[in-house]
Amino acid sequence: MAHRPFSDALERLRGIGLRPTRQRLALARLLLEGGDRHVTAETLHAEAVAAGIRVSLATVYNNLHQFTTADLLREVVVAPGVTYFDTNVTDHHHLYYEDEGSMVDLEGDGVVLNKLPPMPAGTQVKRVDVVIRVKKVSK
Amino acid sequence: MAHRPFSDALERLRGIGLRPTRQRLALARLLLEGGDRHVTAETLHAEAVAAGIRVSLATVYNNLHQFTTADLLREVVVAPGVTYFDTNVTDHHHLYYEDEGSMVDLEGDGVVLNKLPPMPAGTQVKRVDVVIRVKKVSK
DNA sequence: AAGTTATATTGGAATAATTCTAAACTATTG
DNA sequence: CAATAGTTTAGAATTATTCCAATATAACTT
Repeated sequence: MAHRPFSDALERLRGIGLRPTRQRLALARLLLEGGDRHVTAETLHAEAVAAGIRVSLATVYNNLHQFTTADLLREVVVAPGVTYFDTNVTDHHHLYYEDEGSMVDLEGDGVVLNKLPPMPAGTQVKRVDVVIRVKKVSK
Repeated sequence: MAHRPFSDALERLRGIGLRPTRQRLALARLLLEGGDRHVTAETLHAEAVAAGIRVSLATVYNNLHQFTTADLLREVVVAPGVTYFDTNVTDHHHLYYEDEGSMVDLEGDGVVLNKLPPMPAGTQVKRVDVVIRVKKVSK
């Protein structure tokens, strides 16, 4: 059977206990349909507005955070004042072009962290973020 | 011969072509003397003021950035609105306690990145940042 | 289906971190 | 010591984000 994106988003919202309101559902669809993406609150808001969805920026922030908490998104802070939300929540890392502010995913198996020091007692690892900062050079 | 911290800071500023003004030299001494530290613009400013150094927050920002450019410091962005400047510029990574906002250095040899994917042509790696996000758990 | 309740959305104000600006100041050079 | 180039400053401006209290809406109960 073909993919039913509308139902998918709806069911995923239900699954995480968030009411599928008009705005939230629309945002979820923008984020979850289509491939892996990196959005900021501003870009997602602009995109929603452009698509005719009436939603406030505050709501976009609210939902991005709720989605992140529910592991539908992953938050990546790359620079002061630059926070991306990544729709790819598999294990992976990032290539960040500082000059342009753009980001590219690096699959987890392309970067291997093969050794971690013992963590202090009572310390639990939540996540390991690897950001490879690169610049374009005139070769 | 013993360590002469005053001259050290002064010479390092000269070495990187920055005038050793009263404020800059005082900030450099706060940062370079004493061991490895993680400061924010606010904490360094507060510390300077507490030490009787009359300096504005704007100057602290200016100098932190200049020192970073000159590789006297390393900038680490760990959360939206949370940027640390690390006086340890050797190769190393970070353990970040999100709950408390505190950070601990992990020496480079405790974390091994043993594989990096080929970079796109014309792409030069500037730095690889590894932040291990942890939380305290009631064991 | 109407009423109730908990959850969401909203615009706008508020906050926080950082940068900018243009004037005043100071270290260095000649 | 004068000229100049770099530095500092207060305060305004900017940017990203959060907060707020009022309104709206989805879900639940009957």
